[in-house]
Amino acid sequence: MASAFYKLPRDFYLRPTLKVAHDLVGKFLVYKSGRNLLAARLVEVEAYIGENDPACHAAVGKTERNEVMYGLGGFSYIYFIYGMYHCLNVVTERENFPAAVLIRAAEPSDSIDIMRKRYANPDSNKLTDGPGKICKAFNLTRKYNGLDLTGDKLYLEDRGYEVSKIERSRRIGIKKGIDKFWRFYDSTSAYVSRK
DNA sequence: TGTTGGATCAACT
DNA sequence: GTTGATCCAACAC
Repeated sequence: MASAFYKLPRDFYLRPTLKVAHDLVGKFLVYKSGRNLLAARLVEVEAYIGENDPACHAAVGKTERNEVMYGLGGFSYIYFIYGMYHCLNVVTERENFPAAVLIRAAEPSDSIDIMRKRYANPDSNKLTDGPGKICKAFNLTRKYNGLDLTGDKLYLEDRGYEVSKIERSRRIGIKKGIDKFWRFYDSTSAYVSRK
């Protein structure tokens, strides 16, 4: 049989952000570093859409920090927060429309041993159950901001995994825009960041 | 040039 | 439920 794995193409990201967010649940985040390949299956994401979404970083207009969100869909937007953590987003939609999907939680799949080594407690099974932890496990920093996700370094992949149930809720950890139900998660997964 | 607070997490009480 | 760790972008001056 032909491989069931295929890298998500540019067109996937150019669609409406809520559709992209929904469809990302169950896809695999893949990062290649040397001869290592790290991967995890996404179980939780959130959409941040346009300058009219008060929780979106683009609500303040275009800045040096958020400019990659104004670019074409299918690029990474990685920012640093709380003095300790990085968060990975996938830019969506057309150029000059700032929108992205925050990758909030995943289930480790490939090279779990490498992810473990990055933690003080390598016996933990909670390696990628939060946005800051995914970047820690994958060693993603602002160095990888603006990376083309249709390239070979960092990308999203469809491995034919079918999510049995995708649920929707309010977004987490924000003070503005809490009226919007723009969080999507696999309710059967033990790795979602919060219930 | 200085101040402030955040799309977090772990370790407390 | 609360707090400390600790950087940097945004904004006020």
